[in-house]
Amino acid sequence: MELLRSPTVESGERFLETSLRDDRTVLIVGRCSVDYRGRAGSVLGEGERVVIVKPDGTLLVHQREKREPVNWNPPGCSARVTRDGERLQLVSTRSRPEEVLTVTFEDLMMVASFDLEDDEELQLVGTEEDLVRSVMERPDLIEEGFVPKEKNKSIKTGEIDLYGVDSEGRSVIIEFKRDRATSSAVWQLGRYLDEIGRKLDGEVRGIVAAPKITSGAKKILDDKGLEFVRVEEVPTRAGEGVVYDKGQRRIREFDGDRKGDGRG
Amino acid sequence: MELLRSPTVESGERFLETSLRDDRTVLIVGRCSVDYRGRAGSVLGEGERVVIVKPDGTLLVHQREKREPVNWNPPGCSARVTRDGERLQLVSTRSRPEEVLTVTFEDLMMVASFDLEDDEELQLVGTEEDLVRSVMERPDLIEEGFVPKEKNKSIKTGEIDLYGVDSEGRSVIIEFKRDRATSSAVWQLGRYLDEIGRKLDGEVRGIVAAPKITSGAKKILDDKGLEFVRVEEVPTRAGEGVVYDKGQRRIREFDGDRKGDGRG
DNA sequence: CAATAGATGTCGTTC
DNA sequence: GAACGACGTCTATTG
Repeated sequence: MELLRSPTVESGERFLETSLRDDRTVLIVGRCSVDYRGRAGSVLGEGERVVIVKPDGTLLVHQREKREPVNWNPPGCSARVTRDGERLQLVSTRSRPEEVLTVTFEDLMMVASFDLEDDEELQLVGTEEDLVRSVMERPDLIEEGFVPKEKNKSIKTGEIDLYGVDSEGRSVIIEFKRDRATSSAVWQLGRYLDEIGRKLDGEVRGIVAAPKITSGAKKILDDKGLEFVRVEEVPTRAGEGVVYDKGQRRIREFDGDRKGDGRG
Repeated sequence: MELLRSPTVESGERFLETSLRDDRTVLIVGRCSVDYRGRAGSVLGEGERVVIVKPDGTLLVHQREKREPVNWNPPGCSARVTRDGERLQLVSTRSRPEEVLTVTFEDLMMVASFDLEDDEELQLVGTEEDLVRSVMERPDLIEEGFVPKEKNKSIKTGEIDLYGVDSEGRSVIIEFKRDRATSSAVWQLGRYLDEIGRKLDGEVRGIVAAPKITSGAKKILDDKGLEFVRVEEVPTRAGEGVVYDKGQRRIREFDGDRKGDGRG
């Protein structure tokens, strides 16, 4: 870790040049204004903020509120340090699309840089994919006699979450939502039915499977003669969850009783 | 600014307790693991990361890559410091939905806290709203003789971006997209037409207005007998843009030639 | 609260 | 690179 408290413009500039050249993760806290021009454009007047520059080119400007950065540049960008008279500037650019983000510092409270060692990847459970998987393993969660046939079935215009057959041999198309299903889920389902319906003879059923559904979505669903099946939220608690890697091999049971997680 | 380099668990704990109590913005860099349980669930093994806690309750855990935090809790949450034996823990909770985020530190490289003064708000130009506004001012951007009638027209289930009348007296519903229009834009438009079409006698035209449209969206649009009108991207460059506040009063011309923005 | 839709969305995946 | 869809989306706005 390298760190300077309230550096001068000169020392701050040297510090940042070195840090950026060496692809370190940089934290800057200071009074700055921000200018952005690209897909959209913005200006932000002077104020004290936290700026992060990551070795992958990401640049984040955080105000004292909100989860979202007020300005940013995504991975793949390149940042450099310049001077604007007596002020230090951080300029981050990318092409395709052409975007320029400029942070002009009036004052630096702190600059710091780190070589972060981190080989771990997030293991997440409770996604829509998990929901589909749980239905594959227990098809009766949809209805008695339902037989899943194909997951992520590719069609012309999109992918069907789950395709299967019901107890009477009718084709069933299921659109899953991990949380409340909105009207866009119904539209998606309808689109898939349009396309499949033309290919297949006979009746094709369409089902939205989710823990809940919005009132508007339910209405459209009814109008179209489609169905809603409530499925439990994907378990994320002690002992109930399962973690998979991206290749969808099961990694391990999700350990819900991790030692000392501070709750209670 | 308060700052500790490589503090002990004890001093780190005291520091963070004080900082959180006083609603300061906190930066922590250290080796940690992360546990999340709520709408979904996740685990993240040990690694060195940057953690930010904001006075509004936001908590962010950033790895060395990506724009997105690997784990987070949104504004409105409350964070507290605890101890797990010899390890420092940050526990952030919220209710509705119930969510708990736990960061367990194996090692602290740096803790710092700041009282960030910032009264400025972002002034952004180039949004969909700007696009609608530009068409209101120059209706011929849609077509000769088009007369805008109502912006953000509320209907039962949603809002029409722009409602107007064409040179032959037909009603026109326009859905705008600030960049490439996708099939969901077409679906939105179709939904509005369904509802308006029932109320109004006579023909109703539906238009998607955007700088571009995806191939799939164009196909659906054609099938439905709807139209695409190319509108220029909202200007975000020198002298062309205009900035509005949330009340949509014009604040000032967007100053494209800000002094010394470091480019070139 | 629920519902709706935009976003400089970001991110992954497939073609 | 274009298209498509999920996201612990977040965020603002409206009833």
